[in-house]
Amino acid sequence: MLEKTFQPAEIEPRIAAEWEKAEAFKAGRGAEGGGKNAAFSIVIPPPNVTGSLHMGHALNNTLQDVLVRFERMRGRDVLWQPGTDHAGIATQMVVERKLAADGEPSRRELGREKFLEKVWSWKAESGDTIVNQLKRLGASCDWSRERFTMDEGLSKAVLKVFVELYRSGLIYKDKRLVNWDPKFQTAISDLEVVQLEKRGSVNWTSGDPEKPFDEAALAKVLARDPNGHMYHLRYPLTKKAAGYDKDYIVVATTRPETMLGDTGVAVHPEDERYAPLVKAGAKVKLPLVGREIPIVADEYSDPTKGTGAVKITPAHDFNDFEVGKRQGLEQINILDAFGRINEEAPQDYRGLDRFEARLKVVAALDELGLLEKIEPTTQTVPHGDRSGVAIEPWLTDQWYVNAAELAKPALAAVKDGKTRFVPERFANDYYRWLENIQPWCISRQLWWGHQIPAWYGPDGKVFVAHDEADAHAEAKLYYKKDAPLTRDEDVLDTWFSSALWPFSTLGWPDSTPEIGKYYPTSVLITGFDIIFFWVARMMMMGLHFMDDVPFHDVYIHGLVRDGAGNKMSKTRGNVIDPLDIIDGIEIDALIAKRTAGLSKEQANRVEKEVRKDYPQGIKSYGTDALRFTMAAMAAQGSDVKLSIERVEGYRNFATKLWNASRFAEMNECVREPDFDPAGVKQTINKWIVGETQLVASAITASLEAYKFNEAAIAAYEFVWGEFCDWYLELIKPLLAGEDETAKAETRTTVAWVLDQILKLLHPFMPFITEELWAHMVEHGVARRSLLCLSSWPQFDGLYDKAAADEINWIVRLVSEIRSVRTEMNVPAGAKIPLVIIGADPALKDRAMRNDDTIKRLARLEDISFTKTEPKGAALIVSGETTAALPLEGIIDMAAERKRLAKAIESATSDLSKMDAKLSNPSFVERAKPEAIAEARTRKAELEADITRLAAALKRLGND
RNA sequence: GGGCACUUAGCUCAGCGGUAGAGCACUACCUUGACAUGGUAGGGGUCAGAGGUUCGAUCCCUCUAGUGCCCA
Repeated sequence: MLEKTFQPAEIEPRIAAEWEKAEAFKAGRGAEGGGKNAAFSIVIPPPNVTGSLHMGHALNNTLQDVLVRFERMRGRDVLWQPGTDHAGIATQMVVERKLAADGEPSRRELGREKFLEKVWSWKAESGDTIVNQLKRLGASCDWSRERFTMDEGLSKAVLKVFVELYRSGLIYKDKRLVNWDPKFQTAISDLEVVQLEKRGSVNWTSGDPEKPFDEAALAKVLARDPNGHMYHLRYPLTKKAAGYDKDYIVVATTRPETMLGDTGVAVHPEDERYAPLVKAGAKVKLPLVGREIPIVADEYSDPTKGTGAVKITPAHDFNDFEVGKRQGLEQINILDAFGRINEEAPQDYRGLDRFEARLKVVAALDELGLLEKIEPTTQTVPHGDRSGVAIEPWLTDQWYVNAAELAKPALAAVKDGKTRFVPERFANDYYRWLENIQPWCISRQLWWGHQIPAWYGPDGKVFVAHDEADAHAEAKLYYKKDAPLTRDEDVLDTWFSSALWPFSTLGWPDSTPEIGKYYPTSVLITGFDIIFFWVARMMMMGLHFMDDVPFHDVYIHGLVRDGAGNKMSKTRGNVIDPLDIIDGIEIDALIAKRTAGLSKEQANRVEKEVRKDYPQGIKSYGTDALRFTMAAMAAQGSDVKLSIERVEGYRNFATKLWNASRFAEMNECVREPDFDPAGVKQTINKWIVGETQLVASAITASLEAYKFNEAAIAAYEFVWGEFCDWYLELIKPLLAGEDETAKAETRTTVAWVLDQILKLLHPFMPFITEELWAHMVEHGVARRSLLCLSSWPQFDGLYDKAAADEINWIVRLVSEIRSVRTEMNVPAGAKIPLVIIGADPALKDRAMRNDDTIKRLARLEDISFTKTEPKGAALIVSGETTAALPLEGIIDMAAERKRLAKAIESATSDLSKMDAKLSNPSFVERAKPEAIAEARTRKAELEADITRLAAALKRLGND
């Protein structure tokens, strides 16, 4: 016998172990039973190997698992391909930090080879954290096929792709400005840069003797945030120009230290203020540096902004770089890899951090009387998304992918409908990005990653090859003799290998049966934040190397936010760990977790909020409740605002299902292998098998359309609102009755419906359903198969209109009686008589057939029939049925009068709406015939109701 | 500045050209032999505002206000 409440913590590990033992999720398992076995495949968005499960993963993987379990049960040949990515920067950072914490030698002290050994051993130790967490979520991936982007096979794919793209000219090396991260000393791609808005507070103008420049004050502000100010600098002309009255030109900049690398000043060609300077070929003498630099006319400078003159630093600004190229200006790099001023700058500044130099340059210019003004400005400053520091545009040699070329087929594939975005609007973001795509910088100055397969000869000649031997062979051909080669130190962007994921995980470049079977994959499920990072790049690589799209559909889901709609963030302290919902967590542990690594003030604030929101900590709700919540709230295109209350509601749903099963078990409801739902005789059983058919097809249709919430809610309403609330209640008299045939049929029907329910809920709540599936045999023959490998419900011909009409009649009548009882303040326990008025033989039959049921559910003493309404009775109008509760002496006449009046009022109001509609000639002429018929029916119903109610009210009034 | 969404019950959200829905919260009653993590009944909404299309608009269109996201 089942326990009274279910304990997720007790069943989940056991069920997970059973699945694993049975190898239930191996590719193709669901297809074994026969059927047409069309393949269904999904590749998991590989989580970072450094990662741990967060709510985004919980949502993302729940949705994938719902589809995968659904299709597996439908008998398709399913592969859910799991794995992790190596996360270059993140992993290197984690391991370096660990070395430091353990007092071990640093990365540089160890050297490349030793360090990489450390990373691999870290990976062996901690790399499967996230994988184990995904298993706890119930993710039914084929774990035997788990891949890692640094695996041998995937590395082979990376090599081949790099070499081939290089040979076809789609990968090349170039000296350009890159986004340089001074913290990690590596280049990063445009996508890894986040723009942060900054605004300073210093407002100062020169020339006021009362307010001299205050270096200490500025230092203080800049120490808080070095950005957010516009500095106006005077650059002295080398000589006066005719028609220009000053001997200097003012430029404005937000990064004054870059002036050390200025090689020009640009003004707009149409700007009359500066026309004389341009005409005279004027130059300025760069302060602090002493270099003479030209004033050039270039459309880049905007006459309406600032002074209309801009300093040009081609080696440190993307726009200036272009201007410099157009105007033939020198590129002078004044920064080193750490963002410090290098030896190109005057002695005084060398070795200073860029922001220290900023202050010093400003102070020195003031000293020279060349600082005109500092004002606050709203500035968007690029930051490294991993490091959090301001990035510097820096001139270096890097490897690039010609993304614009690869983007063409990727764009066409979506435009032609070969790949479809769901919801569709995300295709627009995809188009916009690909249409304006820049070269993709793929080299990273890291050690952890796929080392670039490029070797350099003594003269710097590049040889790109699959391995060192090939490179040597090529070099020999080129130099006509053996030559020493050195390999490129850099590694590839992690996303480069992720872009190959849909085919590299299937064994490419080898040809494997899996590639033929599972590529293209059926659907990719991911968040909108990586459409560019990942989806677009997989499209490019897939189309180029496989000559086909990597997936037919791309389902984009929203973000998981907290209950109030805020983004979950560490500093906000509102992060909910999915495992804490599954396992529960004590308040103190929760606080410790949420305040870890925060400043004192932040920690105090967070602690207060956590104590307010979760005074008792978080209870354990189990995986199924979490998953069901995710699915039920994942409406297409909208974010999931996760509140514990909602999870609790769905945990209660799981308990409800558990107890319904318990009821079935107690009543010895045992499945019959030969049971034919189309053959049931009892009306109530006919009704429930019909409803089962309806809900099964509704859920199927919703899942096919990626409407996870609709599917989940349909299942919920059927199980709770129909099966538990009505069916199980309606059959109780049968189960307790004497009719053994009816009883046996009903028991079998219960078992059958419950089986269907377990199947329909399985994709959403895999653990509890699998547990109950195994358990529901206490009185019968043991199951031979797992629920996850059973067949998905699909029925036809089970819906019986007459049965539905009859049961709906009972439901309405019982509800109406209950409602009147409450309003008449009839004690809940009291049994009262019911009188059905003016029943025709058919109605009388119907009532007699369901006599026990109605009496039980409505707590009636007996049911009788009369032609006219008894005196002192409360009237019930339910469809065409009129009935009365003769409660003389019990009912409150005033209350009954009020109730009737209210009912009449409501019906009259509805009736007048119908009348207005039907008396409108345009409506009758133009509306759809169904709409007209419906309105007429409704009108007739309302009129009948009002007549009966009014008569009842009149009779009461006479008493 | 450009683009895309959103605004429906106290809260969080579904929905839809023809009778406004759910969960939670709220009120009253009920420990009846599946379930108090429950049952029964109930209260609560000019569907952001203004126009337009339509026989009919919460739904389609336009504008306004507010909010969010992406890009520059």
